[in-house]
Amino acid sequence: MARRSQTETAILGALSMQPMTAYALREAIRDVLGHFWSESFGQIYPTLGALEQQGHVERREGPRAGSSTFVITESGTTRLRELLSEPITTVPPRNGLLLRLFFGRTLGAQKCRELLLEAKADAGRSLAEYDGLARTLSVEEEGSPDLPYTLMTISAGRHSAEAVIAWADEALALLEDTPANGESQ
Amino acid sequence: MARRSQTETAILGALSMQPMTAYALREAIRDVLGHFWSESFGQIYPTLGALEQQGHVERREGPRAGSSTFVITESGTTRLRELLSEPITTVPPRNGLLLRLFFGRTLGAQKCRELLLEAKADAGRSLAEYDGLARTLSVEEEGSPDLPYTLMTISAGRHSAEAVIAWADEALALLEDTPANGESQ
DNA sequence: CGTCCAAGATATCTGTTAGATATATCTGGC
DNA sequence: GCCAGATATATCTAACAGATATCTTGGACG
Repeated sequence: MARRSQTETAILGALSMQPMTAYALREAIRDVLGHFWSESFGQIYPTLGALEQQGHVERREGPRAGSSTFVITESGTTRLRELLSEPITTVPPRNGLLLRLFFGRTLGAQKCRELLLEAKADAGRSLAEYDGLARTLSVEEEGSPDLPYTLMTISAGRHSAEAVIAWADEALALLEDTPANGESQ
Repeated sequence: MARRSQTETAILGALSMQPMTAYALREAIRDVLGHFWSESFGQIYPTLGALEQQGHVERREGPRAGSSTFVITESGTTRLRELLSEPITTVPPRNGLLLRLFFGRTLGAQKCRELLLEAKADAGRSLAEYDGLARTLSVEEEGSPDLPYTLMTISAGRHSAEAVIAWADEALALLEDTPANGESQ
C-alpha cells in the first residue's frame, strides 16, 4: 500500500496535467519532478494497469501502433485528491557519501577531501540549475495558479544545495584541523 | 553489484568497529548510522551469508543458543577499503512532501500550510537532536581519530535540518501571497 | 522448583521496486 | 526504398523493506 500508493499519486498527478503514454509519463516524471521524485518503467506499467482496472484512468489509442495514451477520469481526479491527503511515506535513508565519510579513518583523509569537493561541485551545479529554472518559470508561467507550488519545490532544491555547500566547507575545514592521519594505504 | 555492495559496505564497516550478532548489527546501524543509512533484516542475513562465503567475515559462537557473532577478517578489512573507494550509488529521490506540494493546487493551500508547518517542526526536533549528539560525542570521544568523521556526518544532518526550516518559512510566506485559492474541497 | 509469560533475539518470507534488458517502431541519411 | 540509430514499449530479475514466524531467556508467581 504505502509505497505503491505514492506511485499512484505521482502518475495520477502527472496525468492530471495532460494525457500521456507510459513512456511520456516516465519522461515527464523525470524531467519535471526529477529533483524530488522518480519512477521506473517497472512501476509505471503495472500501476497504470491497476489504475485502469479501478477506472481511474482510461486507455486510448496511442501515437503509434500498439501504444496507448492514458487519460485521467473523474474518479481518478477524486482519487488523486485522496492520495495527496494521505500521510507521507518516507523512504529509508541511504546516503552513500555520509556512509563513506563515517568510515573516513579507514578510507583516508585525502579521499574524503575529494569526495567533499565533488559533492560541493555537484551542489553548485544544481544550484545554478535551480536558479535558471526558477527564473525561466517565473516569466513563462507568470500568473499560473500552479506557479507558487512549482517555485516552492524548486526552492527546496536550492536550499538543500546551499546546505550541502555550507556543510562541505565546514567539513573540509574540520579535516584540515586533523591532518594527523598518515593513513595506512 | 551496485546496490548490494553498499549493504556490504555498511555491514563490514559496522563489524570493523566491533564483532556483533546480526541483531546487534541492525541495532548499531539504526542507532549509529540511522541519520543517513538503514538496513533491514531481509538484507543483513543474506549479505552476512555472502560475506562469510567470501571469507570476509567469520561466524563465531553467539551469546545464546543458535546465534552467531560475526567477526571481520583480514580480507574483510581490505574489502571494506575497496568498497569505500567505489563510486557512490545514489538512491532515486522520493520526497513525498514535495510531491504533495507540487500538486498543491489540487491538494489545497490550507493542507499545504499544515504540511509545511509539520515539516518545519520535524526539522526543529532533528536539529535539537543533532546538537545534543554533537555535544555529547565531542566530550565522550574527545581525541578519538574517528571523532572528526562522526561530527562531519552529524553536521550534515544539522545543515540539512536548518535548510528545511529556512525553506519552510520561505514557502509559507509564498503561500500567504497567494491566498486566492478558495479551492474546491 | 517448576511452569508460564513477556520481552528479547533470530531468521525467513512476501510483495514492492529499480534498473537492465528484450522487443518493436519510427526517422533520416544515403 | 533500405539500413542504422534513435525512440518507444513492455517484461524480467534480483535487491530490498517490512512483516511475520519461531525460538530463547529471564523472571513472576504459584
